[in-house]
Parts: sequence; C-alpha cells; structure tokens
Amino acid sequence: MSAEKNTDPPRPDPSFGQSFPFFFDDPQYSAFCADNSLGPHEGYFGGDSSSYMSYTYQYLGGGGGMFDASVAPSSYEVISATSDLQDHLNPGGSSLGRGALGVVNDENHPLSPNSSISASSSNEAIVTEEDVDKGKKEGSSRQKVKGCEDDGDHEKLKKGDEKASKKKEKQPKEPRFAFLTKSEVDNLEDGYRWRKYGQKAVKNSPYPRSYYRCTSQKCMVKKRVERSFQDPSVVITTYEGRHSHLSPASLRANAAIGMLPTTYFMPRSLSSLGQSSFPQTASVHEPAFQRRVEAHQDSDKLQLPDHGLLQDMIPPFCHAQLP
DNA sequence: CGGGTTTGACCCGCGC
DNA sequence: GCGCGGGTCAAACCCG
Repeated sequence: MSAEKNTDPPRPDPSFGQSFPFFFDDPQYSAFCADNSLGPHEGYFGGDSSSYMSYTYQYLGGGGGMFDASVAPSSYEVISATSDLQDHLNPGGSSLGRGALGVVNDENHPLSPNSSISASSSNEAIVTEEDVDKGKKEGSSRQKVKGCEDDGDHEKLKKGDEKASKKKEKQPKEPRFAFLTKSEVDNLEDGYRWRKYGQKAVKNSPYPRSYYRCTSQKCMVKKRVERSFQDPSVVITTYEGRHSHLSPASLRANAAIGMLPTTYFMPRSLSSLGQSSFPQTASVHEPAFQRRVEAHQDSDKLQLPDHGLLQDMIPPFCHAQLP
C-alpha cells in the first residue's frame, strides 16, 4: 500500500523506546514493554466474552521471540498487544497502566464483567471492573453482520433482505486481537495484504481510524488501525477474525528457507515457561482454560489457550509455534 | 486496466 | 423517538 496520503494528521516523531533483543538477528525487529522497561511481557487471552486469561512471559535472549523474523515488520517496534486497548481508544479515560497482549473477543470487549486481573511480576497489569465497564461502554459499537458465511460469497444482498437477515442471525463476533505498536507508519507490514475500505474520524482524537480487509478471497479478516491519542507514537492495530490462509510473506519466507509453511516460531518463554526466571501468572475464568491452567499452576507454567487460534489471529510475525 | 484508496453517504444499535 | 458514533458501502479517483 503505497503510503497514506498527506491528508493524515501530522505524524509524531517516532520516539522509540528501549528495545530488547529477540531471537532473530535483524536489530530492527525488537520489542519492548509498553512502559519501556525490560522484563516480562504480559498478556491476556480470552476464550469468549465471559472469560479471559492472563499470562506473563519474558522474551528470553537467544531463545526465540514471539516474532517470526521472516515476516516481521521492518519499520516499527511492537510494544505489546493490549487489553487496555479500550483505554487507548477512549482518550481521556484512565489508563490501565501496562500494555498487554490480548484477545479482544467479543461483544467488543476483552474481558468479562466483574473480572479483574493481576499479574504477579515486575510488570503488573490490573484490570478493574471500572475498566471493564468503561470498555463495555466504549465497545458498544458493533459491526454489520454479513448474511453470508465463510463461503466467500461477498455479493451484496439486496438491502431489504440484508437487513432482515442481519437482524435475525446475529453471528458471533470474531475474536479480536489488538496490538500496540510504536511506529511512524500507521499501516504496519504484517505479511498479509490488506485493502482499505473505510476511514473514520475518531471522537476526541485528531487521528483517524482506518478499516482494512484481507484481500485474500474467502478471508474475512479485518483490521482497524488507529493512532493512540494519548501517545501518538503508538499505533493501535486490531485484528478481527482468523485468516483462512497463510500469509504471502510467510509462504515466501518459508519457501526460501525450505520450511513447511506451518512452522512458526514461539518464544522459548512460552514453550518452556518453567525455565523462565520470571514469575508467571494465569488467571482464567473460562472453564476449559481454567482446567488447563490449574493443571499447570503448580509448576508455575503457563498454558496458552489455543495455539490454533493464536496462530490464526496473531499476525505472522507473531505466530506461535506448536510445541 | 486492474487493484487499491478516498470519502461522503448510509446503516444500525445504544443511550438518553 | 432521536441523535450519536462506529462500521461499512460504493462511486470516483488514483496509480503502476
């Protein structure tokens, strides 16, 4: 995509924070915590709107990061994906304080009502009910629900029929995954091809929000890109849905190095958390996750919710590898 | 010419 | 019921 036009609001000078090393060699590909501190990276994973999972992990030097260098973005730094997305989307609201990796499933909200999270580490992430309520309010927006399934038939229905069908079959929302990224460019290279289909001014923010769809046929994945009002150097990218295909970049890269296209990298901290010197926490309300996490709590290990889900949702440079 | 972007109009659910 | 605001559509435009 060649460039946002200069109709965009003035870009802040990129003030990239302290970075720390990943497993890949290219020094461009680095990441840091939202507070620019080294150390564990925290996140939340949720299964549905009434569940969530929090975890903490550390990028271990030389062990592998969360990022697939072959398709990693080249001009920005991933701060984190966030559960305080709503806060960034809601300028003026109180901050949750930390960046966090999050699946924003839902009725547009990453966390369940009455939920609270605390991560026991040097990077504490706390989500309060207040935050949840705020997020709920902010997340009151909704999307049109297409009458068509994933059969790739994007033909427009007649307005009337469309309306009717929309009202009836309220499809469950696709899971969402939000990234905070320090970048001077809004539209981050993530290995997939996107077609912009809309742009809207964001209330209380000078920065517009752009809407993209995956250009691949039959792939209904969307992403929203906007700049944080609170920190204009931060780009908030929200992915929605699961790619039904591999990313072109991933395919290219894997072909180049003779890998199977389904091979991804996973941080050592995720594949063998027991080796991490940092404490991990996992608090989960969703039963399925709860069982799995509890089973690992004694060993202080973290269980990711669903690798398949994550692989489909997370941008290719962030794919997790099946253990 | 095909594919992507721009942008105003439109749709729709929610809150008041 | 109405207005607001987020999300989407689609025609016009741009560009390689």
